[in-house]
Amino acid sequence: MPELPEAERARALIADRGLGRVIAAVEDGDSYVCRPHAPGELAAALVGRRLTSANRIGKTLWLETDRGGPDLGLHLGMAGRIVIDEEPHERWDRFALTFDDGGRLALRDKRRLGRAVLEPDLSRLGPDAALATRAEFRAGVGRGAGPIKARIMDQAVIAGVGNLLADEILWQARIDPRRPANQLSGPELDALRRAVRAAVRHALREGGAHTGALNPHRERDGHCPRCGAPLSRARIAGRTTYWCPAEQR
DNA sequence: AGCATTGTTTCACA
DNA sequence: TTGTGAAACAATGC
Repeated sequence: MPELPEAERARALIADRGLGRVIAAVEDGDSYVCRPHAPGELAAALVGRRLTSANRIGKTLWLETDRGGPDLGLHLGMAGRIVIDEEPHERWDRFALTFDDGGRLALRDKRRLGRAVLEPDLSRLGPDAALATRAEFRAGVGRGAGPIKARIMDQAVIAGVGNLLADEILWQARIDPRRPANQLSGPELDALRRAVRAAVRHALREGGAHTGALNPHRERDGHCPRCGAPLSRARIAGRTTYWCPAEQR
């Protein structure tokens, strides 16, 4: 599930129900999810601290702590979500903070590809996909000979677009996902930027990256919900990609 | 049984 | 050197 909209939802949840609470204990025993930290390292750094802010760029979250404490970086990976004050889940809670009021914030993640780290490295993230300026977007997205889909999914170029959102955006903008990025015109890049913002807004409102108009048709033998043409399917940028060969040029 | 999967990182290669 | 694509990572669902 997690792309930018899900991450923003998690951030808002933490901002609403996590801030101001004091960490009494930390479940950091999953050394894969907490890598490169050893078990106990996050606990030692965080116990006694109060959560003071919840922030996000793209799909990466980080929480600030009081009195000069470290930032706690969280990433939802392929299947993670944040739950607060819910019954603990034995298998799928890969990391958790217990608060001194008895409550609990957990990273619940079936696939175990989520992350919890101290002082996350944000230096390799581009601007948030929904906030990139027109100049940033043109300069970053319009560069390189690789397919445009790979470009908008590159978190160092713009942060937050994953596979489902990328297909939706390109379909809305009527651009062929295989087009070399540096072959798109300025107006096309501007249209793509508008499609990114619209798709993010829509997904935020509707509850996730899977709520786009194209999504229900992203399957073998799917058809374009606009024109009815059979959708094409191929592996682009390492991910399964669906597009309308009649409309996307 | 085998394959696919909404994410990221690393590595081989051009 | 820079960029690109494939594979690895873990675990689950079809």
